[in-house]
Amino acid sequence: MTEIEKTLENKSVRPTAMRILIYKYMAEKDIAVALTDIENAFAKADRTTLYRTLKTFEEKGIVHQIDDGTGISKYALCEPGCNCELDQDLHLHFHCGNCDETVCLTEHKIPHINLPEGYIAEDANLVIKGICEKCSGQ
Amino acid sequence: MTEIEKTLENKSVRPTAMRILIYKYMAEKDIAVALTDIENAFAKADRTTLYRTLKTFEEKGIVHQIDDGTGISKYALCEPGCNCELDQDLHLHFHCGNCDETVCLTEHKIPHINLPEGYIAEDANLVIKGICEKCSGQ
DNA sequence: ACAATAAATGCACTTCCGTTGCACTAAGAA
DNA sequence: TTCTTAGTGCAACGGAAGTGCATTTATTGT
Repeated sequence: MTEIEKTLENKSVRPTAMRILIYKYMAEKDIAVALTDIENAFAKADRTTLYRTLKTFEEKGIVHQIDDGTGISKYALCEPGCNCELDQDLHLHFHCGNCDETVCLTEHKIPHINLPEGYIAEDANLVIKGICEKCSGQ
Repeated sequence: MTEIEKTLENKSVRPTAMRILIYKYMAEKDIAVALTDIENAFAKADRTTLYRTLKTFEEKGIVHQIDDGTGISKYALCEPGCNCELDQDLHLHFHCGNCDETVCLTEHKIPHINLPEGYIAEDANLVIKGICEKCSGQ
């Protein structure tokens, strides 16, 4: 039994062939992936399957969904200590306007914001847009 | 000539009847509005016209577009000193999960974030999700 | 091993929002 | 008035998310 299979089982997700492949695909990339990306990578599989796999992964805390402002939902694997389902790991995301890639900056947490009277914060999303490391180095 | 007409002309937007109505509608609301909201408010007008009006307003710095994470673009009038087109007025937005309304918190600016080496920030978007003033008071 | 049951996958279709092309109309300039 | 430009309306497209249902694959109990 591989590491990936163990990881999936730990999160009570049955490690089917498709799921292992998708997990592997995401693990190899260091950037957030969209459903379309996975679709292109696995042309043989049906979009619904990939869609529902991501949803399952999300529910079980294997990946977290990222809204980077492009209008396209992206997903990234949760880090070992990622508590995104508890809204306790509010790391920020960086979207590069050049290569259109989105990365998690897991080391950078969203600073605490003082809200006006009456407002109750439950979640936060911070996306920085600009030029990423790879593109600025060109 | 009304205040609104003056405002529009100052931003070099011809104050047509439709545009004045839309501006008035947005001014009366203290929350960000979606195209659909305007559509419902002006059932007689065509969606394209409303859409293009918002786009014109946005280009000319009359409104700014807001991505509140719902997947639906919203728009709010720019405040007198709002320099959103210059990315110098990075105020944050609050989205209420109860009433689904989004407000600009113009007094609250996005704090400066130190990015890793190589990353160049050009813009930022911070959305706090939770319960708004109106809904928490219930 | 077998049937019974549940989960996963694939196909077709729908909905929603944003967007564009083109024709028509109204408004400002010569 | 005529010319020109800007604004409006109609129709249609396209991408992405999401749903219902049939089929296949895997797991459980006997």
